[in-house]
Amino acid sequence: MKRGHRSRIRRDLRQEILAFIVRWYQQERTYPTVREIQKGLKISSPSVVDYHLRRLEEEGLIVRVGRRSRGIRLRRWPDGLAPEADLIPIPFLGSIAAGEPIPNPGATPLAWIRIPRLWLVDGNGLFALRVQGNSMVDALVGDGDLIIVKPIPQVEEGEMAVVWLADRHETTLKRVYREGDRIRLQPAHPAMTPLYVPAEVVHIQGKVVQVLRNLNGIPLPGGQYSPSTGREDK
Amino acid sequence: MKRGHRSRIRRDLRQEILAFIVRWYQQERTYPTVREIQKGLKISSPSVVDYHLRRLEEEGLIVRVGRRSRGIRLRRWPDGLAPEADLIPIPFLGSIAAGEPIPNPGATPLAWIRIPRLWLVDGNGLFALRVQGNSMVDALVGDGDLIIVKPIPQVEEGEMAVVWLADRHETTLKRVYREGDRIRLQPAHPAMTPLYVPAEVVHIQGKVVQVLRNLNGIPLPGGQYSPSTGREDK
DNA sequence: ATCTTAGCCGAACATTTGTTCGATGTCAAG
DNA sequence: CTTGACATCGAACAAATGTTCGGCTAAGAT
Repeated sequence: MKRGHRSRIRRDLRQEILAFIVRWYQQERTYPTVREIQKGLKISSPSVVDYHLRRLEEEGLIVRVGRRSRGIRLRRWPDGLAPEADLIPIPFLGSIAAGEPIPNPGATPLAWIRIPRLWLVDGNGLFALRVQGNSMVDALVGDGDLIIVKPIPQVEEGEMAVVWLADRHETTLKRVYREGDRIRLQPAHPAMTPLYVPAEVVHIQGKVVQVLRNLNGIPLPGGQYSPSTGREDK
Repeated sequence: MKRGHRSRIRRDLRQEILAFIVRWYQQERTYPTVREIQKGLKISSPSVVDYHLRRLEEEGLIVRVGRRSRGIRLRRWPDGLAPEADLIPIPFLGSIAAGEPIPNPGATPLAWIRIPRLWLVDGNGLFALRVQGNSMVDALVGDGDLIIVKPIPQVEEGEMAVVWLADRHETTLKRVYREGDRIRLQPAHPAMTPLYVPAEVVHIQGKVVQVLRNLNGIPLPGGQYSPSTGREDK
């Protein structure tokens, strides 16, 4: 490029540099160096890139990380492309079906499902369960749905909760109502009757905070590799 | 650490290095240098780190990228933590409600929602819509749900589709049945009657492939920054 | 007791990467 | 026509980063 070319394309080179950084990051999952940008955009000298990076920094579009290698950080990313805080691994503990206990949230998960962080108000301690059965269809939760459960000891009246019944040794998904010293576990299904149990056998394990359904089949949990087993991530 | 310390902790240092790289990447969204690993694990010399990295490479657990800075790549990542191919940006085009057209999928989206790539069989051309109304509750799709739509020109008999009615200038979400030269658009709601329309006014815009519901409120679409508008990512 | 090997270490070197500098050219403003 | 600002450029330098080297120690094998 000719020296000192002053026209509106000068601003385009800065846009090209920003776009290059985004493309590089999407492909390599790391930041480029000044010389990688230079070569990628066919610029003769790294000092040209450095010049424009300093202008971009003055414009508040990037941040430089001292003299560190690959130390260029974008302050703004195009939608859906930012590297930060993207997915939270939630342990998938299995299916919830009447008569079967689910493991404690601290148990070794069967798999992990990765939820975008932006979808979660509070990502701590969540776990995932597959719903078996149709007892909650009137709450728009169906057989095969994946539910994300927030472990809490109590729910609001009428909230949908994962409940452990100590006397029956079973877990169930129901709406919870207190009636005197009994608990009414209410299905959301026209043909099913509620279950009345003494309050002391009811252990709330958590409430449903999210429902995920893939109409083409069961949503794939994340890859199943864990460091202790050494199996490969897919 | 004492020189030549030979015991089972030698293998643990390699595991520590791998774990450090994962932690560093989760936090910084870039790979660490040899000296950053050295300092982070309180090792006296970068050559110790280099020694173990060479062992890890021989074991097939990492790959080195020539003599490049930050050139250590893990071949396996713990579940849910791999940097690659995580989120697909899907354009959020607005709400689907009777009487209101939705924009063409190519239109400028109102926002973007980021879906884990693993959840999508085919990520091409998908778009997201917010459901308004309860006409499809018996298909377990309710008011406020976010649906992911795959643009296709035809659906199977009885599939749930986003349909544009040219004569009424409205979009609707219904199950689609062919009856002679008419189309029956069937709500999934006990109190609603189907709509019969001439086949030629029916334009299938896509079918629902995923339903996402956040019981705490409306799922947040991804950040709203786009390069052309310059607004800040949140 | 001796030898071998793994692991650690500090120092130094090689290469990569970030940055500076002086020179040059172009264009708009005065 | 002159001046100043902007952009480019090659060369060189400074700092960061990857890698090598020789040495030391401890533990296992012989």
